[in-house]
Amino acid sequence: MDFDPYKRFYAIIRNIPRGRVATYGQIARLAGLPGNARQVGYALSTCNDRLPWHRVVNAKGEISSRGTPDAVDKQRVRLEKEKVTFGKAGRIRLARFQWNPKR
DNA sequence: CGTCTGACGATAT
DNA sequence: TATATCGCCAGAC
Repeated sequence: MDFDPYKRFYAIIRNIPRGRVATYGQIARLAGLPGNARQVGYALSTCNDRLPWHRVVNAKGEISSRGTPDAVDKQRVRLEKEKVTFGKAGRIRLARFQWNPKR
């Protein structure tokens, strides 16, 4: 089994602290797979109710839609509950809320 | 093996 | 900041 990239993604996502968000590209990079940002989102869509998927957003600090706007709204509410504020355009200020894995 | 699709990213304008 | 275009990789057909 070696290294299952997907599993690696999940582990990283689980490490995202409360009140912080991470981008798909960032996760892919941390997993050692730069450029696989799409795969990260793909892995999440597979079915992972156990991970804080709501803390994963795209590089613009926006919640990526997956054809179910309802879930997007839910994610937003959940993030706001963790003190993550959204801008007027519905975007998060990554400069302030992006998770810094280094610590 | 070629083609299309997708919870993305970076760059150019 | 918004839109357009290209690049990226894996999976489905």
